Amino acid sequence: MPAPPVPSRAVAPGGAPSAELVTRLVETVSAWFDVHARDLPWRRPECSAWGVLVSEVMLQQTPVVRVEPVWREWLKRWPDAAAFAAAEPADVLRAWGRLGYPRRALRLHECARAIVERHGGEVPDDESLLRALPGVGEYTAAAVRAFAFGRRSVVVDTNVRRVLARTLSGTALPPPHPTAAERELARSVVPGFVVPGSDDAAARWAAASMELGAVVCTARSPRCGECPVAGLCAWRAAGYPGDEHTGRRRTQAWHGTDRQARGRIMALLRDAVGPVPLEAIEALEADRAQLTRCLTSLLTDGLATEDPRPDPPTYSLPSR
DNA sequence: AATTCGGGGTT
DNA sequence: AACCCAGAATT
Repeated sequence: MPAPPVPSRAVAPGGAPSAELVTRLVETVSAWFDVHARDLPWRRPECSAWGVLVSEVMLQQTPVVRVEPVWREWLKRWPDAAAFAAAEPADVLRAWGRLGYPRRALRLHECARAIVERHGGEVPDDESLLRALPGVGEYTAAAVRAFAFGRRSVVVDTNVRRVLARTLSGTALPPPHPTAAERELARSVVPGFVVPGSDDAAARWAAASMELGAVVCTARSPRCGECPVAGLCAWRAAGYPGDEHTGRRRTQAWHGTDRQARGRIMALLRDAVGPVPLEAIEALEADRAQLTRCLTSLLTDGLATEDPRPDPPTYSLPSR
């Protein structure tokens, strides 16, 4: 029996997709995931909830291939929240290395201490308790619930947003910033909310939809030839229309920015054996005002400490 | 709602 | 050189 024709726009703006379409999407992608899932260490059954949480924080804006080796060393060194909570901040920042956004490393450290203090060292499975932890936002809380505890939750990351935008909304890319409509659409496809399904099915869909977006339904050049749901994809049915939001996206500058300068300073402090004199930082050849500004902000963020006693003063990674 | 916050691989 | 990446916190 031939599949019914797919309308060019399967979901009206603000509307909900049919239960039949949702079921087909979820079941097909989930079945595909069972066969094609990457063997990532934080997906192993023996991986603890703490290991999952660490992976999610590291994966906030950092690609899987760069996270994996750091995650392995991290869990070997600090197997649980209590062990990590006892670490020196300087060691934490060195272990974080070049994953980027080092404030995440400090938040994860605060997070571990909060887990020890509030939850006896065990990662909570409650949404509001997770959200109350430093560095845990809407996405990460949902992801931990799904991946560490197998609980039903609405996991909406950049991959899921793109998969839903294409398959159900028929657009090349989701809006630049997540909208309430997207969250509602994401919720409506999770097994157990609108369409029936178990917690296990919901958690499996969360992992599967993310994986499809990461591996097949990619931002740049999607591999539609390998996509299990190409046959029901509204974007494909519409003839791959271009991105409506193109041009409005902010191109984030890098060269000469404070972010780059901060990164250079942090690299210097990480690699230093002892305290770094101000002169060594000034030798990074950015302009003086910028270095001063960045140094001040790093001190404010707790990413560096200053010893004003020597002249010139010296700077180091923070200690407790 | 808009900004800030790294860094590196891909196109 | 622009784009992208399992986002969160702050303003």
